Amino acid sequence: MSDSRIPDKPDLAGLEDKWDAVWDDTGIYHFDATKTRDEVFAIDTPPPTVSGSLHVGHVFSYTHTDTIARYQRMAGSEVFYPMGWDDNGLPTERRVQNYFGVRCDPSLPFDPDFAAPDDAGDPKAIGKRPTIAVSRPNFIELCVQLTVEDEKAFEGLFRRLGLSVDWTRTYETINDHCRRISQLAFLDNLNAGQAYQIEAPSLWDVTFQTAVAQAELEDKEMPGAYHKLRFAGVGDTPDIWIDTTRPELVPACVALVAHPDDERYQPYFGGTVSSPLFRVEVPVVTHELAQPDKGTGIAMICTFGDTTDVTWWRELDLPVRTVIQRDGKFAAETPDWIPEGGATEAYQRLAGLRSKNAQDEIAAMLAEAGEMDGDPRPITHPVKFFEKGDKPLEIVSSRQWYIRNGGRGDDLRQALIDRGDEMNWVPSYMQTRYTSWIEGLNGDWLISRQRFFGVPIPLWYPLDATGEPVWGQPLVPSEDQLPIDPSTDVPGGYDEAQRGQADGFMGEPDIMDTWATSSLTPQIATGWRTDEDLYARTFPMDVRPQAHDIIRTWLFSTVVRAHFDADTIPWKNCALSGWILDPDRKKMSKSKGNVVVPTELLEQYGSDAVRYWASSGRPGTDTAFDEGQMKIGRRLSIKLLNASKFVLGFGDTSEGIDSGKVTDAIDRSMLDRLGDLVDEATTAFDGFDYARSLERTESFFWWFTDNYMELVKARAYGEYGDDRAASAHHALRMALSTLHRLLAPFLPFVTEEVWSWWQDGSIHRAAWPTAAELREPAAGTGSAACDVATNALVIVRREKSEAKRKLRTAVLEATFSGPAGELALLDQVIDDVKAAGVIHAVNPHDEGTKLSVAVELEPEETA
RNA sequence: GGGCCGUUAGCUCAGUUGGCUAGAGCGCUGCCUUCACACGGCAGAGGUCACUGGUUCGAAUCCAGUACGGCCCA
Repeated sequence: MSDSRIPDKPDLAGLEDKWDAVWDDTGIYHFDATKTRDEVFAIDTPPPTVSGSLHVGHVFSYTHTDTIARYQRMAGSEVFYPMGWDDNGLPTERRVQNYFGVRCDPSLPFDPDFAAPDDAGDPKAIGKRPTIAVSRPNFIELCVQLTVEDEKAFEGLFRRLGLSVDWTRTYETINDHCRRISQLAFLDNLNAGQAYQIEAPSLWDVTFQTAVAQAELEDKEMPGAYHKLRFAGVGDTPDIWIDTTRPELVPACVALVAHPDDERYQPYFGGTVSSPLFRVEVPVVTHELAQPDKGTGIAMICTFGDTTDVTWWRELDLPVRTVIQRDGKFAAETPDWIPEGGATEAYQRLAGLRSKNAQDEIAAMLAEAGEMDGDPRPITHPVKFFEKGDKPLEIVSSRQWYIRNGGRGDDLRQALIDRGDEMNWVPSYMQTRYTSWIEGLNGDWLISRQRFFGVPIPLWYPLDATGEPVWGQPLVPSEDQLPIDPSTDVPGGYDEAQRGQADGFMGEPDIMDTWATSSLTPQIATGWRTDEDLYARTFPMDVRPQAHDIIRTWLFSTVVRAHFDADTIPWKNCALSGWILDPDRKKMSKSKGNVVVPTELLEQYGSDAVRYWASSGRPGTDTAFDEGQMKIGRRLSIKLLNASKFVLGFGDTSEGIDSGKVTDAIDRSMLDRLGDLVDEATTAFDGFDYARSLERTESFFWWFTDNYMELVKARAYGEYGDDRAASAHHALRMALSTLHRLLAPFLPFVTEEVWSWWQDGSIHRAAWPTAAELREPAAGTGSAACDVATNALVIVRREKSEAKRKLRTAVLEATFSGPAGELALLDQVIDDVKAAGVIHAVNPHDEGTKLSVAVELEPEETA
């Protein structure tokens, strides 16, 4: 009988819309907040940056997570799977500025009547008018307004991709809740002494006018040149020639340094030399970090040319002589350590210049003065950049807030390294990157950013009688005030009129680094300090998926926060996904302009097919973008439709599955083999190896359709009687039910479709199959019988193919040869082999070492 | 310079603790419109497992080194 639920011509078209709507209506992915921690599987989903468009890399890694979520859900866990949007940070700041034609001015008061400009989104109109300055709270309102639209588009795409996210649980990193959590965590850190401020040299981006953290550094190979300069000896000390790539920093020189073991400079140590042009006397000192093989082996220490200078300055207790300002230019006034006269004139030729121009200028001066030996020698060398910046970083001394992260303390460093051992790393070798990163830290985590848009550092400072801030006594808001913006909110005991006045107060002008909020996604999502009940059911979370390039930033900083907040790890498992590489094996990224837009792919191949491709990328492995794989995924989906239709067309499907009716050896054998597959797929999923699970399942599935189904077809049609037909029917249904469920995490749409043809409820809430339920009817048969039947069918097909005859060609007589054991098994399955091979008669066997067949084919028709 | 990962068919990749003749898909070649599926199916050709040594009865697999590629960090 045919079932009305099965279409005559099954099709993939429209499945995404159809099932997304059903899932939304039935709420099958909603979290049941009554489940206890041990019943819950909690996923800390990476919030994508919404100020751009999604690219195929998102599809790739989010699919990996989703396959795990779906497996866990079927395996009995209550899956907690929220989604966040990261709209806090520089990319959004710039986007909002451009879109609305505004700029954020934190000194302005909040304007409750402010409305977005009418010409928003019209670059021409905006270009014709001046930029509108708005307060920070108003700026944040604009951000929320703009990103709401982006977030809708993102959610639409993720739904179409079939992510089984609980869409009632989303958050935006700039919303009130996230700002509150971020500020609360900071104040906790402050109370516990884990956050502190100091005036210290820090890496500074002159373009963005902000400090940046070690984790945001990028080395770039840049052209430079060694300049060989003379430092004149003072007293008994002879002249010294040094090589430097930054001669413009001679006025900032505080010492010369060489390695203590360097024989050449032994006579100079402890002596004094005088800098060229500026005649500032500096000591000659020793330090292990000086490299004897670099240049002349002796270097000048400046405040500050690079991070090594900072180390030397700190460890050797040297003075600060800063010449480069925050805007990247040389200070206009001649510094007081430079003596009157010619030295002052020399400095004035540099005043107001940027590094590059100052370098050309000073090179000319040095050459004129005969203080430089020869011409500059061009080299290329690594220079530190802010990862988003395009000018080399300078190092300036400024007041900044830090959070301890082990970079300056061995106990904390070790504690955080040890946290790595408490987590399961997938793949395991990624833990090395985590450990190495912590071992290489050379300072705490600088979280202040001199930007406008972000989560404000929630502090004010009292101003003394002269109007100077008392940095050491910050005014702290109470927990119930949060979130606050110190540029518009007022500390307790003060009123707004006292802002900026002597004996009044000022707001902390800086905001926090994006990572200072992103590092709290587990706390944000699980209700830390806001919903203690939810928190207890979901934290620490089970898994955090992410790409391997942000181990040093996101993964690490999240571990730091959980270590402080909860004295625990944030999640039990860290799953690292690889990158998408374009066909030239380059990383796909927006800046390289080689991204592929996923919406078109989802249209063209269908969501399941794109997910199939994504799921083939093993954890941690970079994967080539390959539309060929999507075609295969599409073929697999179509095959599943057709195979399901075929199987469900036998007998009365409504009678369900009765494993007791499975009696034929080949049927039992197939179920035994399927039991092995279930074990493999389950083990792989438990180890987060979704790719392996898919590969094994797919491989079985093609064997099942190409061989098993072909073998039992005739019997299923009833050619060998009702009982043997029933054996085939029930075995086919058991297998189909199992395969549907094994494929459901990868192909959620098509499996839901075929499941709906014969089962009640969503497949995505169905129980994950077990090997035991298959082995019970298999009754220990083993997989040998179906292997022999398959082999026999294959060799018969080969005979026909090599004879260039169609497969339906009848075999008048077949004589099998092979080992006795295999021939005995063949006897048990010979009816199916005969039917599938269209074999009329089988002769008595010959013994042989390997299964083979001799056939007599029916004569070719001469029509 | 240090560390991690990789190198298997033209391409993309599997290959568990060493074990018959090294696998899959795509592509290629040939055959077949078969009553689930031409958005198919069947079959075939194609590899010195980067290289050099070592351990072993036996190495794609373990060890050492080399080369190339990628990534992380100095």
